[in-house]
Amino acid sequence: MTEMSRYDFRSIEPRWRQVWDDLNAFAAHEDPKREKYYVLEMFPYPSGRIHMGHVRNYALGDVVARFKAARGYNVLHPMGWDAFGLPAENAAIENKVPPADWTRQNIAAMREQLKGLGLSIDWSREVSTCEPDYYRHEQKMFLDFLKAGLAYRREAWVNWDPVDHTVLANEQVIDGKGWRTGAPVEKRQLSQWFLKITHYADDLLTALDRLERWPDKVRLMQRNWIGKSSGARIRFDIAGREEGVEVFTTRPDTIFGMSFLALSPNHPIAEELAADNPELAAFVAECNAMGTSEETIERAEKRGFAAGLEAVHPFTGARLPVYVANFVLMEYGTGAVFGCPAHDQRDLDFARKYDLSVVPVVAPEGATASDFSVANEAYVGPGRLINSEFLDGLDVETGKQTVIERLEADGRGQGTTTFRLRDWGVSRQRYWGCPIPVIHCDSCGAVPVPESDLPVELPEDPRFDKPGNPLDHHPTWKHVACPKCGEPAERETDTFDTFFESSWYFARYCDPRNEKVGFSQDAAGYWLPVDQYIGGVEHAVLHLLYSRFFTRALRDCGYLDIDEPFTGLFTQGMVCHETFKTPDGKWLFPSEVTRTGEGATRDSDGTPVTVGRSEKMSKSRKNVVDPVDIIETYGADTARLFMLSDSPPDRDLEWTESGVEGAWRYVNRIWRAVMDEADGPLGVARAPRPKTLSAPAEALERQTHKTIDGVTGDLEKFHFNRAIARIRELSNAILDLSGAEEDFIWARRFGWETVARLLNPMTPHLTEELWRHLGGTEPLVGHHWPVADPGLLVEDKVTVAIQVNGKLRATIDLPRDAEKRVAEDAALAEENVRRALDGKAPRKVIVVPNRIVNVVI
RNA sequence: GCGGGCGUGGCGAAACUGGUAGACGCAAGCGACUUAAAAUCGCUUGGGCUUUGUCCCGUGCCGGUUCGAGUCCGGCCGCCCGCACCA
Repeated sequence: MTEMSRYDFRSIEPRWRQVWDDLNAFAAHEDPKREKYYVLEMFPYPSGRIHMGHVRNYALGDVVARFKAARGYNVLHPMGWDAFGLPAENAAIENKVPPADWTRQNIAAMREQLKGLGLSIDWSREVSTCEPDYYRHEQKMFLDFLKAGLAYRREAWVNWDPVDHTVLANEQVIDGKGWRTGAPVEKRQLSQWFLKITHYADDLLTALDRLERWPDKVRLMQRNWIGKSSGARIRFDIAGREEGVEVFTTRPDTIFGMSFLALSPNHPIAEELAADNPELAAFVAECNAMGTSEETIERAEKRGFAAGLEAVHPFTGARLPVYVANFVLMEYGTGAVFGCPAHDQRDLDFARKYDLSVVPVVAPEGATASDFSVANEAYVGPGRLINSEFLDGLDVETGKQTVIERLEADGRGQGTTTFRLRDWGVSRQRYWGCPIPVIHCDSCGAVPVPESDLPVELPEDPRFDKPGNPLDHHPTWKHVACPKCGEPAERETDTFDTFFESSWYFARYCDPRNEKVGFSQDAAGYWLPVDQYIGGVEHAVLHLLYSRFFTRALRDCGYLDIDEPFTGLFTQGMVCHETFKTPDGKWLFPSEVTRTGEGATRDSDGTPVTVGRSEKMSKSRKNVVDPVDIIETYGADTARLFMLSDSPPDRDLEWTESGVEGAWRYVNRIWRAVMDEADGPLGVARAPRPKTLSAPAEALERQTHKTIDGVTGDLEKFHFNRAIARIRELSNAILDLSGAEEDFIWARRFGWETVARLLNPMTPHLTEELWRHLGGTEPLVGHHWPVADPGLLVEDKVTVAIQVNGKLRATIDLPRDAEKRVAEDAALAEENVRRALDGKAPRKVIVVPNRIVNVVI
């Protein structure tokens, strides 16, 4: 093939991007007369290079954006940068580049790479969260949250890396050690800022039911995360002490099975006792040193320390031992539990270890108080209460109610609801984040920075040569006068969690250049909420929950009048690739390896390579393919087409070289088909449809209309792979209709025009060029979506399957909507049916119009 | 442990509310073109058969409902994901 006959993406793709730019084709404008559609993909962290996950994410979003625009919506499709975060500080330490410079360079590089994909993005709305013109507004929001009582400061436990002098997130603690330093992580109490997400816990939970266009999976994950559970708070007296202990339980009905009371090592009473009991203090310290990683928790056995106190049972008056136990969390409930070993596995393990009594108080169906006992497996199922005085004979639910009523009457407790969800700690001891706009004064306390002094900007000359927070040891930055009393004071040196920026960026896009406020009511009122949000499931809980919370908080502070930020959510699958290893276990990049049928060899020396299973592309396994290389080899449209072709977007996608080549072949096949005729019959000015079409031409016309109908439905439902399969089917049909007859030419032309328009959201450059060669005078980007003629969607003949006892025996063509009799007679006349009947009458004949006739013998 | 999802050719997958299983593509094979290769085009491709028949078997396994089950129900097996000492 000559170069001329290939789709020359190197010149065609940039040319069309220029045309779209010149037309300002993707600039969004508020227009109350038009229906808006806000498409948003999760914005990227500017690492410096795009990866395949980005390509998939933005290709998916671009299909939606271009499709909706073609259908006449006023589309907003913006892009920006989630630009704060730890990697910039790491780069600063390693390469001595200031985080701001590193980040801005990365943004510039990634912007160019993204632009190379030909996305229909309104770049005039680009935002970067690390710039003061962005974060000044969130500082203002924080001050408003403070005023509204939605932000507060308290002491909280954190993972502390003693070498780096920094707080670590849970995922940065590996095996109880800091991920970077390897030093054992300590639990420490630090004063930190919190946002009161728990204020909305119930609303965040119940509103999930209304998010109908969210995946059930994500809603369920959020539901579990919020973790509402109802039960009771019970106050226990402690013998010989003024102060009692309050306990939370979901099983108040099991109160008569209680054999001990357990306190968290961080419970105030435990700490008080530890103060003059060195052994207990050592035990508490040990629990705190244990770290918070999941693995350590899982391995830790249940251990307790007898506190030397006795709790008084609220109904029997029995004295029960009090332990400090390592499995009781201070952060949940009240930090204290009553132990009922027979009906809770942890309590049972604990009771067996410390030889405490195990009294069953719930007997399953069919068992009685005398014959039911618990060995080493706690019974947590339903049943009747036993050994429980006034509860005996009740079922579990009634028992709970009865106990709660009695507790309330006695003033010893009450029914209550507890959430697993905790307030959002937003303080981070880092430089590269948004400064928290607060000043600490010895006499006035924590004083908000006056609004007129916003933004509080980061110093531009941080030093990373010492461990700890550069803001804290910056020579001048933190030293300011107290806004209240004017005495010397210090700035808050913590910065916000980077989830803070991503919790409202979707609103900033509505009005990105507004200097006075984060966004105007008008702009937000028009564009919000986001109609379709697209991103990875890894953000199913945190980012999405924080954004839902932020939207409510902003609403209550008068910024917005919506409750939910995202009405539609789509979570895409990951991009995977085979993994390659040398015999001695070193990972290899796919680009270093050649596949040879069964196995693979290393390019450098021809040695064999072990081919591993396909896994999510990751740098550590080196199973990555650089999108930039793919775009340079095949062009953006081929990369996009492959991304969308084979796998449904919500499933994982296996990246294969041969798959990309398949997409490339298809691009060239339709390119050649159109170009071969573009100078001749297809390129002439649009010829009208001939009055009558021969059967093959009419069949193609019908198929074209059916394809329009099918693809439109598929794109609405995110079935992009099926949409492409349909378009390929149509392409194959057009290629099969060769011939110079006038009606054939018309049908082909109509077919290719339709292919160009339907495929435009997936491969925008190619289809623009095809459209132009087919005589289109206006770019496709401004065109309307094709509409199928309903009259041509139904065939007048249908193929009906003929079954005998449910097995296919023949297919026959019948007129559409033929009478049941006609279908039945035709079926019975079939040779295979007659043979099966062998002269006998059928027992039954089932006719499903236009589908099947089943003859039952 | 708790919760959720998924099992269809050699591979990625289609199959609307129960109605012709395997569309579309990848890989493979054969053929055409070519000095040759690449590219392109055409054909074949779930398994089985001493019966090439619109024959038998076939959607993880076993059973059920139905005229009819990939699809619905019950029970297993396997894989994946989320949460996890949450009282």
